[in-house]
Amino acid sequence: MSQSDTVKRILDAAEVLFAEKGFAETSLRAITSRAGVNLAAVNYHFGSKEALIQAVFERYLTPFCQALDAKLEELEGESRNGGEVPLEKLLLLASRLALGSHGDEPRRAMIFFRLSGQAYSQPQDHLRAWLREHYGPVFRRFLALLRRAVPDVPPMELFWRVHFSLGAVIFTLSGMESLQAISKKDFNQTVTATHITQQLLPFVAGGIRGGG
Amino acid sequence: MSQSDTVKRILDAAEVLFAEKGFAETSLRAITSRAGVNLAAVNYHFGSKEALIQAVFERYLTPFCQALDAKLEELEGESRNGGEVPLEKLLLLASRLALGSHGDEPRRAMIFFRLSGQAYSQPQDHLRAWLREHYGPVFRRFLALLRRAVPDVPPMELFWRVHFSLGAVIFTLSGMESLQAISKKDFNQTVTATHITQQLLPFVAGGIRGGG
DNA sequence: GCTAGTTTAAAACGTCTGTTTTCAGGCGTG
DNA sequence: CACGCCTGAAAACAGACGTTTTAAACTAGC
Repeated sequence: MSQSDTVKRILDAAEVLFAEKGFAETSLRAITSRAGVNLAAVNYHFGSKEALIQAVFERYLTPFCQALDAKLEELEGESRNGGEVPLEKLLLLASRLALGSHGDEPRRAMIFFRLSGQAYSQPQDHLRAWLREHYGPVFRRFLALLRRAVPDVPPMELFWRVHFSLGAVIFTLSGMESLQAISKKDFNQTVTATHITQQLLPFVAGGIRGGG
Repeated sequence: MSQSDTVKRILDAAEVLFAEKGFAETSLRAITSRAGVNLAAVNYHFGSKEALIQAVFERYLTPFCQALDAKLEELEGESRNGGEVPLEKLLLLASRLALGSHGDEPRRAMIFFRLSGQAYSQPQDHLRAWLREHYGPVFRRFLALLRRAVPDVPPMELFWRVHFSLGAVIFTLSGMESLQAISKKDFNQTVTATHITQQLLPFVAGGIRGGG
């Protein structure tokens, strides 16, 4: 029982509340109250609030990155004895994994995108540095495949365009509730995460190829 | 003297500190201390911390939106008796105004982009609703011109792609310091705001046109 | 049954927060 | 001069916060 019930309930509650209100605005008391556990349990199991935040990210990101890493290895094998991996295939892979690597529950993916948005706009370096250190290799691996998919885009421009794409994804999906309201009002159309992802793919593909 | 010296100094300090550390993490004491004014001055002049945040946005956004509005009216006049406004021209206009509508000081623009990032990831509705209410018309005006620049993109897809672009811009520019460090390490190239904007334009143009 | 690890309950700690108040002076306008 | 507005200094307020502590239960494994 490496993962006791209390730990899991704390992580679940923290995940939702951090996404809803942000890190600083979410108190440990709110978390433990929602989780139905004792206030002291957080510091008992995690040591500090900061460590809890990292644990929330780790629980989500590790399975996703492992899945992505495995798929990328597959693709590298395919592309070694054959043609390059097309851009659309790479993007589709990432999006499918991001939305579906946790038991087909896009709502959790949505929560996590909000979390990522908060993490990135958070100017404290701890978290960002930690993320880069732990998940940088997978990112670079993905970038390498991408580079071969669009060889006419100079490496540095590609670097920036990938970050632009990340911005588009995280920003949009983390502000989705408000955008949903507008979309419903202006176009009378409800919007789901998978729907947005479908809209995102041509945008990102077009952006990475560049439209001068 | 509608704008006393104290008010200006508070706004200046708040702008920088909010961008650096976020809203919740910046105390009124830090602001007044940096501004060299009394703690009570904030509540005296603005009424509350929330009102101060809005004031910071207002001071920056109002001149920018006025300038944008004027330029858009120009363009509407041109396009009425003539062809459409090309997409690149619209994007270039917006970017130039965003960077230069405050006396050619891109550093302030950068600060403000960080601010916008914080505002958008902030889930409290007040600020977002307030921004939408005050600056929605200009945004819709810009969108209308955009629609005519890319008539083959369905309105709803265009709506989303504009938000994707916003995300790319705000996300990238609000996390620029960290990205600068990576870029310098990997490509040995220093990066300025104008430089990023140049990189952004083809990405956004390609994304909005869509690259299926 | 003893022991070690969990969990709860409750209270307290010190600190920081936004906000308010009080008192004092400064400044220009009528 | 007197009045109103701005500013400064200082203190206090009540509340929330992260964290720690103490004590008493529970729950397994040896």
